[in-house]
Amino acid sequence: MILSVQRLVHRALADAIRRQYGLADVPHFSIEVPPTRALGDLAVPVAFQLARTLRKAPRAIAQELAQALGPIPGVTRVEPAPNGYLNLYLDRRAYLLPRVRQQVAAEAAATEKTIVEHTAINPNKAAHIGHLRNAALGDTLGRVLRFRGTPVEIQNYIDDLGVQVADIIVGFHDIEHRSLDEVRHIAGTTRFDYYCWDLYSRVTGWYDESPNHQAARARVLHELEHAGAGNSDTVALGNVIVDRIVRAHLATMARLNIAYDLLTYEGDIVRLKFWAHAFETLKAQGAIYLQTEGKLAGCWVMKIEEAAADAIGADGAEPARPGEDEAREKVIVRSNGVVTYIGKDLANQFWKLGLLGHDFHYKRFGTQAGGRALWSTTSGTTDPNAPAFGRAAWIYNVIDSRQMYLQALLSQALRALGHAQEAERSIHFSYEMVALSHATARELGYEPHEGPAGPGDVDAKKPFVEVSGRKGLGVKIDDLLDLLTNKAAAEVAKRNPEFSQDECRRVGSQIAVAAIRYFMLKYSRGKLIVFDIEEALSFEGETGPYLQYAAVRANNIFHKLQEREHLSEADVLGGLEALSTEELDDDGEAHTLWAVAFEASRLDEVVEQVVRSLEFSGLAKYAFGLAQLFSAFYHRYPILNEEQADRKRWRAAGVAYFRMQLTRALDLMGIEVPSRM
RNA sequence: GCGCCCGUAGCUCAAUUGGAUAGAGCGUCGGCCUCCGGAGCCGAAGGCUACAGGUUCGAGUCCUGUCGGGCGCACCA
Repeated sequence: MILSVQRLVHRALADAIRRQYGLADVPHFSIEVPPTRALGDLAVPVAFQLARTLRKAPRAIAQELAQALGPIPGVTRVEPAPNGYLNLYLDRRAYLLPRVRQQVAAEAAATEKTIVEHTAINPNKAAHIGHLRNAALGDTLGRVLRFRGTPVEIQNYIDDLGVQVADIIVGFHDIEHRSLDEVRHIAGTTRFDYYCWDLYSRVTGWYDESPNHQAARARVLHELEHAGAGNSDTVALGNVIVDRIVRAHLATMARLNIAYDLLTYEGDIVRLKFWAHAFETLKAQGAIYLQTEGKLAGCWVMKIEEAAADAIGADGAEPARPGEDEAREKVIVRSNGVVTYIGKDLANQFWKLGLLGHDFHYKRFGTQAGGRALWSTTSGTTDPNAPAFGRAAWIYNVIDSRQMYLQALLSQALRALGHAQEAERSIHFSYEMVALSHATARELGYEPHEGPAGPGDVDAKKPFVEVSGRKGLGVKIDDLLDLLTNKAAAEVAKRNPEFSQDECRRVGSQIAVAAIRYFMLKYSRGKLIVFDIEEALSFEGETGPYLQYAAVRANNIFHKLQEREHLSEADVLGGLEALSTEELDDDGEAHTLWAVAFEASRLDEVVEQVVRSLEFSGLAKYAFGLAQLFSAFYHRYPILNEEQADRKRWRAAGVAYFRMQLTRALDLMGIEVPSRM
């Protein structure tokens, strides 16, 4: 934990600048990490920034500042570099002692309540790798925010009234002609989410057979929306399907160490009249209006402002060109009275921000790993023991970039109602989609189509194949996890013959989760992932299992220390004061104990950076780099077999610290460290 | 047509709010287990950061334009 030291240095330096140059306003400057330890532990490029206003060479400024800077506790040396950097060297012993013992107080926490909504899979089929990226990003976002002290509420939106659910109902009802009881039976005796996966792709084909078939969807959709207190078969069927699929999704996510606080059902938004309230407000403010002519006659619509482009982040948008094009409008309520998804989501966002003036009813849905409670909205009676949900100061909606347009509309609506700050704090956590490599699509039985591609065909000319739930084209998360787990378990069995089959499977599944979650996090958000099975199945190089392996090795050192010398981690950490610190002096070499321990201490800084940029690849790369550093150290310097006792103890302490910090970093990514692997 | 994203080693990607010599993994080639676990370590080769201008002490990063690829712009979500 390096932030406290950075802050100290920043303050001391700002004071020095004020004193030395009589500047009232010290420009913003950052504290960086020099490229090598030989150049120091902290670096400040502030001399470059001052050069212009002071009309002096950066080098001269750095030298003056080094002189002007009084002693800083914990800093042994300040070195003005020839190029103008100011490099600082830490008192290594003083830095490490409290850190390896976790005695450094956490920085002041950010306490404003934050909601992270992620996963939100249509409850009509099995979850696939596209959903996986969403959940992996969302879950990590929640963990990272919590790490720095932010109160976080994780919500999973369940669109139980949407077109996709309607489609699967149509599948059971109009294609398979199933009764409610038959569907219940299927749900109880099959892998239901897989069953629906196949059925869903058949529905798409069925719609294409006859224009009349489309009418079935509209009928079901309307019935779901206006169910009220009535209990039509359609509604009952929908309830059964949604409930079973939601539970399947939760089970899949639980395998990945992903849990939630609240399931928000779209149905409850309708039944509790959330939409009606939002509708009144929107109407009253003129944000939406009834279109009376043109092809949208009879719909309640929202005007799409040119300024929506601003919401997306583009500046310099041209002013609206009068007369060039009719104003574009987004349908909020269809002409048949059914509210679109965006209308209901609007009400949901209002609620999340505490702007709606109404609350859901809640019921306990179940218990997740570690005893964490899962709650669900309901329109029935509410549980008085339910925690306070909603009313957040910040909202993150984890949704892929294809929905940017809709998210911009939500933001526009908030501003139209005078909630500019809420719009600002309602953040679309956007990321690119996951597609399939041609090789993987082929493995799934989809041949690329030469020449002009028809609907449902895989285009050979495109560099990737788009995942499509509609076509049933995609890799299911559970299949992928099974594949990875089997492979890992076999490897574990080979390396640990004394393990039981259960142990192999348990560790194998931990490794599988590491592989897949790391894979999803190592790319930056803006990068489209072309998913290739072969690549995802790798356990070598920059992969989750490599990171686990490094941590397991560190574990083993302490197992052996205990076994051979009856020395515990606490023993090692407890006796450090008395030791000589030769081991910590290394002239800035690359793979030493100091290099590893210092890097390990940077976790809090990395987390801050990650939260600022919402870029988790930074966390993944940091953890990987740390593991690499340790691996090199491990090969170079013996620990158990080191003869010089003081060096040995310090090395062991460094290993303990490394293990602790890497384990925390992995935890932020939802990855566990097995005791052996 | 308009908006957004992407273009960095053979391939897949990093590169801290603009900062020190553009770094990893995979692949290729060559080394390393009598010694804490080889899911590992060490080394080599591999780059006009798509292109052209501009801003800056400093540009892979910011601005303008061009080219290439992707995604959006539904009474789907």
